[in-house]
Amino acid sequence: MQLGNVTKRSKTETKRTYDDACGLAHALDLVGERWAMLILRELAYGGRRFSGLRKDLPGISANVLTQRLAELEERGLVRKSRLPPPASVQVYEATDWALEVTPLIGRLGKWAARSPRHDPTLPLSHASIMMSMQVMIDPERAGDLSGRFGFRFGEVSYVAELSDGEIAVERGPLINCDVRFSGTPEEVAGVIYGGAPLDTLHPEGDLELAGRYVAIFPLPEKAA
Amino acid sequence: MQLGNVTKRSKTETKRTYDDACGLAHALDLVGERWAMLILRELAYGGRRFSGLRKDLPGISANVLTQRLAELEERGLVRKSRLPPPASVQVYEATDWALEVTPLIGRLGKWAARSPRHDPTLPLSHASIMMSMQVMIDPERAGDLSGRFGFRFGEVSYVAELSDGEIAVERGPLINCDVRFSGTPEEVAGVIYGGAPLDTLHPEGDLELAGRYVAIFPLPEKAA
DNA sequence: CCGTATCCAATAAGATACTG
DNA sequence: CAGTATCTTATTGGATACGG
Repeated sequence: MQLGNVTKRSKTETKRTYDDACGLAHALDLVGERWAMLILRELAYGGRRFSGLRKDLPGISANVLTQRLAELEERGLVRKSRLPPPASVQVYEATDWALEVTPLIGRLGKWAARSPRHDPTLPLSHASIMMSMQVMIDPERAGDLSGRFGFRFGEVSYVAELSDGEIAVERGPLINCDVRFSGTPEEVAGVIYGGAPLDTLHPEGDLELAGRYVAIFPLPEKAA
Repeated sequence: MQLGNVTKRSKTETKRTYDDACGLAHALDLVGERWAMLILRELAYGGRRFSGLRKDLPGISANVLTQRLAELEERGLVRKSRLPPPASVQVYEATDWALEVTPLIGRLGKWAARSPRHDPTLPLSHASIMMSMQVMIDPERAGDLSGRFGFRFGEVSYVAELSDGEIAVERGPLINCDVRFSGTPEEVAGVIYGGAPLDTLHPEGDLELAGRYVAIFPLPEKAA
């Protein structure tokens, strides 16, 4: 039997690799397996628990999530860590190196959103919609608009800090925000991309600023 | 049986899709399957024949290549086309939309080349090394260096046009080149990344320019 | 030579039940 | 909650045979 590009790694684990020095091939060896990039997307703004990942990755099964996390950890992209007491729960977090690839996966997403087949009515995770804002913002429309915009999705909240036509995102409490929105990720998408009324997101704070913020995200024109 | 995210597309073909509105998930539905991005890499600089693709994708089998090309065509990323006579052969080429994703693919490769596991001694295709130059160039080192640099890999040749710290690549005859190199893709990598002697590539033309060109590609520093 | 189609073996992914 | 274990299904790869 010829092994070809099947590399034996241990008695029980084998792995298909591309025998190719091209960096892209290696990228796919690292994060090209099913679910891997979506896991990194979910880890882009901080550590997450197993169950949270499972909830926000529609359709992943526990064994596959376990396996992906173990592989990503072995490859130096994910690290297990324990939150300080009183939480003391274990979370998975992306390493610095893995965080460098998240802007690229965001741009992959922007590219694909132009597909005629893209269905924006499917469910959306909170990490997805935050990353979407970072990548879809039109710096021209944003102009010199700036501020701190809070988003509350149930238990989880994020702050998007806008300045110079760019958005920095962090997960965490809504402190010092000029505007606070709340709703589901899908509702946020409906307002910023679908023209749904601003009230959907129950804005609090500077409502005029809120209205200007939600208008800086153009819908991508479909490709072919 | 529950179908979950397995979508029936026809009697014989089923397809796993991510039920996720995130653009990234859709990107992976489009080009996330094994070999798909590598095929787009090979098509980045012009149409290729089936056998050429097969040769430059080490380990792909004919049936998988056939299937990927058919899927990519159906999704609007690849088109079959016939070269004008007297060649009259059929080639597969990337659509304009697909060509927009190739720079992202290149940057994914650049990111992954920083992996400690990356093995640069594996085989390399001519498209890979050309894309690698586009993405690995250091604009600082390049300064205001400019020129047309030809690369001959056996039957196939490319021109890399350098100006303003950027490289435009096209496949085709070596006309109007300031320098012409020839060798294998691996030899080119050895010279520009591994510090192998310039002579390896049998440079012709402006040899001083040749020496300056091969010095503008820094080796990526390893992450972790 | 340029692909396609078919068959088979090996992996990877998914569903579900179950344990600490 | 955080995973394992087990079983089933789907995809991939390799060989080979076939049609233009």
